[in-house]
Amino acid sequence: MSTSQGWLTSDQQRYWRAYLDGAACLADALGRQLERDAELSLSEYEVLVRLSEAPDRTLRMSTLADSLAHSRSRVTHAIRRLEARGFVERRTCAADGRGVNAVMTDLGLAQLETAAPGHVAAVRAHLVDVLTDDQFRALGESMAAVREALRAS
Amino acid sequence: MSTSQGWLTSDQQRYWRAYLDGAACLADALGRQLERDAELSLSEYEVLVRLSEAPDRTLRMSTLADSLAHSRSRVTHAIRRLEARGFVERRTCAADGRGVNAVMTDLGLAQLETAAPGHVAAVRAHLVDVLTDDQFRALGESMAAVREALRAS
DNA sequence: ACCAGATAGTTGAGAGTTCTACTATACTAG
DNA sequence: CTAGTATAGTAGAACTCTCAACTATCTGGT
Repeated sequence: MSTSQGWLTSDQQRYWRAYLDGAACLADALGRQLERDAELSLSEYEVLVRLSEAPDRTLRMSTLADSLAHSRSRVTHAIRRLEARGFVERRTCAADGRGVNAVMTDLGLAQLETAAPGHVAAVRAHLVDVLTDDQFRALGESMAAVREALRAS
Repeated sequence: MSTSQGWLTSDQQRYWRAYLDGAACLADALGRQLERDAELSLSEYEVLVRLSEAPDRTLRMSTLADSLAHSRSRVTHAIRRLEARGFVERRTCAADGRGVNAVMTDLGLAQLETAAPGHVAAVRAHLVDVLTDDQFRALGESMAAVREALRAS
């Protein structure tokens, strides 16, 4: 668990910077690929993925926000842009007058299906295939632990 | 190395999403902490760190950009903002008339020294102490591999 | 010496994110 | 039933980053 206070050891510092740099470069590379090949940002892509997996391709704004760990405001703006491009529609929620459902259109699904193969290939090329299976599993498990710790706090 | 084309297995998908979520939450938590306690963004903090480690606390704009894996434009804007707050000065480079040196001021160093303990504590709390030493080392090594692969491409 | 191309950095417009304030609807206690 | 509070979502301003265009300087070949 390392000494639990004070500075970082020089190894820890190296690992931390490698993480920062690697994560930044990876997000950058994946974002550019998506933008270039499908005119979607990584976060728009994630929104479309969640909607595509939901029953009736429909999710409440707040569910979407929670599941992406994004602010409500961010989701409002993102959905507004996706709606302007015809990929999503908004419907007021029958059960709760305050609620709004985001519904993915056929056009949105088609866009996602266009984008997905290239994106998956990029995730493979830049991440999955760069690591051994064990390394990738460990990475996933570590980041899951980080996420859970942050959720709890 | 996993099957080298096609979709991701369901485990791989879980790991990939854990990575995306965890990385987003972590960046968010660290950014908020810095913003709240020292009125610095994570990327401003990184700029100040690099300058603090450089001889004469001085770096060429392009060196700074390369070492942070940021665009030149981004560094120009960031330095302009830091200069407005008195943390950095710009000096035209004697050896190369095109070049500009960014120099960290005493005020900038003081600001970094104010910010550092809280930031390091947050990195510990949210990342280092959440993982075992082995996990953290593996994370660093994996992300270093990702970075090298991206640098090469 | 000179011109072409490469390199360094800046600028401004556009896009995305955050923060705060705001509206509207739902729930709950009395 | 109604007042107070919590929840859902939106709107706009401020800020950061990207992208493309631009200026200025340097370098190498002739």
